[in-house]
Amino acid sequence: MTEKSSEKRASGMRSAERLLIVLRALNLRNGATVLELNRDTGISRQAIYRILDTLRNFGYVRRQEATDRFHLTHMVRRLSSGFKDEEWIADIAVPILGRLVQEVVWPTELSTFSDNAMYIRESTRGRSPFTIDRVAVGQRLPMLQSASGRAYLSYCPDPEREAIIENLKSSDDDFDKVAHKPDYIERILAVTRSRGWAVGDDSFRLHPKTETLAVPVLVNGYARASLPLTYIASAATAEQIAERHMNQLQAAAKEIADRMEEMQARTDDDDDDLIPIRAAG
Amino acid sequence: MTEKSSEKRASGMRSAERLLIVLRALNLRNGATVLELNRDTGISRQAIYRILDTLRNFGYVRRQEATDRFHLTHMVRRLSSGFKDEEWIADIAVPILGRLVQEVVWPTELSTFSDNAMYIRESTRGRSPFTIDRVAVGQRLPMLQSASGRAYLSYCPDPEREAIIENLKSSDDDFDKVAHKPDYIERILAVTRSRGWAVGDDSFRLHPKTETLAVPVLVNGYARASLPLTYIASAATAEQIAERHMNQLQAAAKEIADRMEEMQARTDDDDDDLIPIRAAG
DNA sequence: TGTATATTGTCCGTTACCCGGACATGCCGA
DNA sequence: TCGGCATGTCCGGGTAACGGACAATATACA
Repeated sequence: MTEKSSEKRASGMRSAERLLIVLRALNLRNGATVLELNRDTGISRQAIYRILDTLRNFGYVRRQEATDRFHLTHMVRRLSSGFKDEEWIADIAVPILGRLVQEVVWPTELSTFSDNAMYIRESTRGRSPFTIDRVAVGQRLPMLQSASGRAYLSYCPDPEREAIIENLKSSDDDFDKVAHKPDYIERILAVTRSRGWAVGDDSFRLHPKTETLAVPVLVNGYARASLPLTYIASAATAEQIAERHMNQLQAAAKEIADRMEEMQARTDDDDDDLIPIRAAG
Repeated sequence: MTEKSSEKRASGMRSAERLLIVLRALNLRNGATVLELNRDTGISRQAIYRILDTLRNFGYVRRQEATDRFHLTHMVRRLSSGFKDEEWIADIAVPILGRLVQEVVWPTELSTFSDNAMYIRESTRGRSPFTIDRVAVGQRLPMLQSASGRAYLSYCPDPEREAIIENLKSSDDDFDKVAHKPDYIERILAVTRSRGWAVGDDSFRLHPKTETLAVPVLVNGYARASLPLTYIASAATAEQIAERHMNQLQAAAKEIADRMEEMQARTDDDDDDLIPIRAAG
């Protein structure tokens, strides 16, 4: 009995864990008494006192004077304000990309638009055996040459695309100069839309031996991100890659999009997963 | 010397406190390594590992595979999602009401609109020597009879007022029946606006011996809450109360409004107050 | 008035948990 | 090859967190 047999002793700090449990419980029932928290979480009353004291010292919780109930304060926002919406989609994409790389051997990524370019937010390079170069997260990709940018532009809302093109016209980046050629842009959009996926231009390559194709992640019908796949050019043509893996790519994009729509739908009050509300028995 | 002289040894759980510090640091610099967090917070590397493990077990933090950096996940929202916007203003009002009750002996409150009525969110009854009845937080106040409701209606945006009146017409509450009398409403609005503050109607009294007057809290020019003052009717007339304390009431309302505008302005990234980022030396 | 129940709050001895020094490993540039 | 830097893990000692126990207050009911 030195260790619980089936209970894997997950590493973690006991008191800190219980603080998180209480904080979560307070979010589910804002305005609570010590006894209510005790019942909700299974944590002893004395411990609840200690925990609430700690939270109060940090200003995350206050005691409403008139009712003697404990409430969250606006300061709790600071515990999550660093999580930005644009990271949300990458966050959701992680497990889906993880499964995708097992089906499609080639490395895939998730890129989002920001600051007049696409940025790689997540990557499965490193889990793919066919990766030449390494860490690409944070990499900036031009809108009109990269597969990611083309997929995004082809399926984002019209006003957004027009605004982006307009911005690119005053960009210093050489890649963005083609924003002044409406014919060029129109052709890219037409080709991409007719195929349903985009290819990268030869003028932009992160690595000379690789090529990339990308599908958009359509949330509520419009692109919110791109899902690029990079392959070694000598191994196959874009058409061959598409024939073999496009279904899987599209399915992954759809799954990401579904999760996004789902997350947006609920106000985040209810829950279902990981986090325990009651302390372990 | 048994205690740090100026440093008041606030009660609190050490490890839990440090978890909060790390969580806050992660919000200020989303995507961090262990060493960076060590430098940001002054907490030992080994402790950072333990803390991140704990946060990971709860799903609040993930390790980005490609870069090996630690990131917040969308789950962190659950640590603050229980804090609703309408509580924000009450939250901010607490210290201001606290000072107000020291100047104005009469109890004051803060009420916000919700569900076709005003609700008392904060109260200084209990800190005022002149309070007859007790806990009023959570009390529902009718829109057209209470001073709070009248102050709010007189200064909220026109479309909102029209929508509220429309809703009241189909209300079951007897108090709301007067919503069908536009003359009555117009008179209330006119009188309130000309004075700058509202009085409660005799037909609605939480306590028979008291009367109430209220000023609106104008955020960006429109009412977002009301600040009612309740006094014992036999002690003074509304005009006398107003003459003595209206400046203070208005000042408090303005201070609350200023804080609100200020909070809305900044995206909440920067900070200035209570929460330590570095652990105590 | 007295008894019983429910809730809030605090004390304090014991122990399990957190702490950080120390060590091991891997990577990089000189 | 070596030194510098970053990451990751181990483990014994000190202490801070744990929860049983007790006290105080409020309300209900006989």
